[in-house]
Amino acid sequence: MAGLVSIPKPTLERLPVYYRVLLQCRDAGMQYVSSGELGRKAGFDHAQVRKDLNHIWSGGRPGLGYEIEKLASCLADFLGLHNTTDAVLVGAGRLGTALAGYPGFASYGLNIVAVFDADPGRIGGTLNERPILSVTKLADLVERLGIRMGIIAIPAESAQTVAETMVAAGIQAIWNFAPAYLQVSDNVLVRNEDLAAGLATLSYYLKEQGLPSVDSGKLSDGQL
Amino acid sequence: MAGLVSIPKPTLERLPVYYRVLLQCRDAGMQYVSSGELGRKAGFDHAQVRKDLNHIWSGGRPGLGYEIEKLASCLADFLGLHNTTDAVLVGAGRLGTALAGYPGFASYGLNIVAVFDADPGRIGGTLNERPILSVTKLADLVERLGIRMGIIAIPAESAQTVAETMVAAGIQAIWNFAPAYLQVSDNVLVRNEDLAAGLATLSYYLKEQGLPSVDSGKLSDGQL
DNA sequence: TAGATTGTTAATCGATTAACAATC
DNA sequence: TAGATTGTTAATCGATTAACAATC
Repeated sequence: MAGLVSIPKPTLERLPVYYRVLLQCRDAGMQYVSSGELGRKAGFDHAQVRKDLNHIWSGGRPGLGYEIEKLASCLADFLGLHNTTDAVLVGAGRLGTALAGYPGFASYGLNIVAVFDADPGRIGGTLNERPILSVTKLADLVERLGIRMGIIAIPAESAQTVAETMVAAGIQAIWNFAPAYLQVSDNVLVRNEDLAAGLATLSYYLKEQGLPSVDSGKLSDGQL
Repeated sequence: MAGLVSIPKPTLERLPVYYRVLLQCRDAGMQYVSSGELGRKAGFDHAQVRKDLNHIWSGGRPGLGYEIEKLASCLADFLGLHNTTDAVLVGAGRLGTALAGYPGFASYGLNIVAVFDADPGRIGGTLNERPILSVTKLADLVERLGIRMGIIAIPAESAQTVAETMVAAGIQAIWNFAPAYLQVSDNVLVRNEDLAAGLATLSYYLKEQGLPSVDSGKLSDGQL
């Protein structure tokens, strides 16, 4: 049961984009920006921009636009960019390494506290200055530190097991990079970052482009 | 102008998930699967599953379900998993390394032909058996091989420039992992893989969870 | 046949786009 | 004041969910 002051998911996902553009504008010395310009730079419709922004702030000035400094700070507040969220990362492979080293996370309020792995060869080492611990220690650390977010960057086979460990230890939100559907109790939010989905979109488009413009009729629904 | 035999984007993004589940079912020795079971394992509604699948195949048998082998092969065909798509990857940093090494891509029909970077220290080396070339050679290679897909895994600052180079060389679809909005002519498809968007969703949920159940009234729209 | 499950139509829901009076 | 741009309501669009006759 989410709070009633709820924001549409698509809007929520656009907010970080607005925020980035605002920082750019500010760095370029601008003071105000209109929904039109913001939209052009972010890739969204101007009406959409106004609607989105109104969910979190109604301080735009007709004829002038939005005061960049104020709007940016408001967005930062809303997105929780000021107070950091602690998280644990499971998986010290290539993807885990990339995530642990991603400089953007710090500025987006995410703090990876520790990295876990099942491979004894990796345990004891460090990944970007974070200790690599045995996954058997996950529950204990999560409980002691009261960590609420977990990041899964391991092969699909072990993802469900790790997710269960996380949930049992009190994790409430899981960022899942494994190509697997995680079955968890429904008070836990899972966000799947599915590369195959992205790839499908692009491949389909390329396939369509390659076709000699199919603009009449549909495929008969016989065998395909 | 996309072809008329078009598939809703949300559906398109769910197809790879169905495919994965089907392979699992097949490996478990199953012959048929119903929309209900498929949905449970993929995380979608059973009606949704049927609707999605009917876009690409109407071979389900009432009372029985879908023949796994046939449906999987049909999906593989549709998603272009049989013939590979060649792509160039720009960025040999941590993220580029992770992408170049991601074993899933091969099975999803993506073939990264070469990796490009601007750092002279990296050029000449290899990344997962692919040569790392100077980004100045990008246009030439793309043109010669007729490559249509480009992957951007570099910091935001240089993303727009690289995108323009790609488009000028004939790239038609860009998979963008840089946190930047790319302005390209609209016959080129850009897919942004925006980690900040994912993070925003999760953080917002956690923030809400932490709140002492706000179930009456809204925030006054005074100062926030 | 009886039970299960499909393909598809209709109903619902939610998000985007358009429009415009209010206002800087 | 005139021009620009907001916040918000109404219209449109598209996707999800529900329902059910057809059929294995």
